[in-house]
Amino acid sequence: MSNPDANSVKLGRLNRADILASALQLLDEVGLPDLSMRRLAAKLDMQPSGLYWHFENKQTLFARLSDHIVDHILPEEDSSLTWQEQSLIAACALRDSLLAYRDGAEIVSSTLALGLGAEAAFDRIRRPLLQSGFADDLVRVATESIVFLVLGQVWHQQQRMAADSLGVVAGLAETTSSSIASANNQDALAAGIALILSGLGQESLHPQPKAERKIN
Amino acid sequence: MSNPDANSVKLGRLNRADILASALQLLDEVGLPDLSMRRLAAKLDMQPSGLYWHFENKQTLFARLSDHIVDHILPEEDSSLTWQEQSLIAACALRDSLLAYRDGAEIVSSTLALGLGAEAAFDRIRRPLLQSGFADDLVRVATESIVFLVLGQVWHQQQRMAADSLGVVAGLAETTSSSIASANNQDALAAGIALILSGLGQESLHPQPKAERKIN
DNA sequence: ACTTAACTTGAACACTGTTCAAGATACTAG
DNA sequence: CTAGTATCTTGAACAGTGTTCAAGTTAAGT
Repeated sequence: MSNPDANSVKLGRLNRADILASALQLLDEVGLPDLSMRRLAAKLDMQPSGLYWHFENKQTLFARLSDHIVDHILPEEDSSLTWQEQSLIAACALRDSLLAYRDGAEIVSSTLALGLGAEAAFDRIRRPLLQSGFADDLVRVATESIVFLVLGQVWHQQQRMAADSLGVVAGLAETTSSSIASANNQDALAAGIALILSGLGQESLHPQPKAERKIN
Repeated sequence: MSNPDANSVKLGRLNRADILASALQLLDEVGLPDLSMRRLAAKLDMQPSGLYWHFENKQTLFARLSDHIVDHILPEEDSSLTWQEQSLIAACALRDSLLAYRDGAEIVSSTLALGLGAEAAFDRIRRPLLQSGFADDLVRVATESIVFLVLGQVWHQQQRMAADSLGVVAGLAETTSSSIASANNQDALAAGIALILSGLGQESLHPQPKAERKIN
């Protein structure tokens, strides 16, 4: 190897950013289940305990990883689009961010559940809905639905990728059941989000707090 | 303890069902991250390696757990309801099944991604949509969206429960951000599913040979 | 040159899933 | 009633995990 920085980096002292960069790289190389503190330390030519000076524990390290993943893609707003299009674009950007790193959905969801960052992505989806005058409760329901749909779908997709790469995928012949999260995931997810937004569009715009509109 | 079966069961030989029952019980007691083969074996008064006679590995044991969770609640069909209501009821039944056990969403999603069981729950949601004459692709999108929304939401909710019970939940004051998956999860999830179904209802349903639109 | 803060080290603790040869039990046939 | 066989169970071991801690090393500031 002419370049010693290929698989191991040693630049004297390390800082948080270096560790996070190596962690993101290692994540794509080995996947979340094999991303251990020992492996990460080995990649950085240091002792595992050294990581605990920079990060309190593995979960907070992952929280910072999650921030990097979500903040990676932030599309510019385009006010010439409809609120459906704006929200859909934001949701697809979130999906792309999750897909940009291996097991991104699991990392982000864990961080989200622990109450740390990753809420910036929500605002991008929520704002167009709020600005077009839907009631707050309705906007909350729609935004959460979109986010959880994205998380759930990408989570499934990435779990499946992990299973595929790791060996046997049971029931390859069962294309019927494995059509769930099949080739055209992108279109399917976008279509699902469009369904939610279409359903939201059928709701009344009046900011009445108790606009009880049941199922058809 | 007057009852020796309280925390440990020893009835001579064990069979798969006994192990699964104890595993489900232990799952509710300690949660998925602490559900180890050693703990399960200890609960059953046996050696960890004994479990590997009954199950190939931990993942296949979890797959059988997943089957038990999903098959637990199967609501009877009521053809007097609209297709929206039937599908919504099936989706809520799936949600209840996932919530009935600790970390149920994670177990079921893993099993689903690996291509094993848990597809019976899909049919209950899909069938009303198919029977009311929507195109196959549309039905697939809507069904997947509902299932992934349920999985994503319950996954988040249960992760949050785990974080709560395990110690510090960061940002308790941030009720704005923690309102995601807040007190009324049930209503919010049902409302989200209703949005999807409402959006589906706006789609055309013509191009089907058996497009008999009997129920409105 | 000396002090203080920033880092690193190596060893250890209590775990984890999984494997394997060897032993114990139960059932079934001769 | 004994022998054989399929069904289980055992205990030890392997390689790996997150995390802690006292002890060292290095860099920067006065």
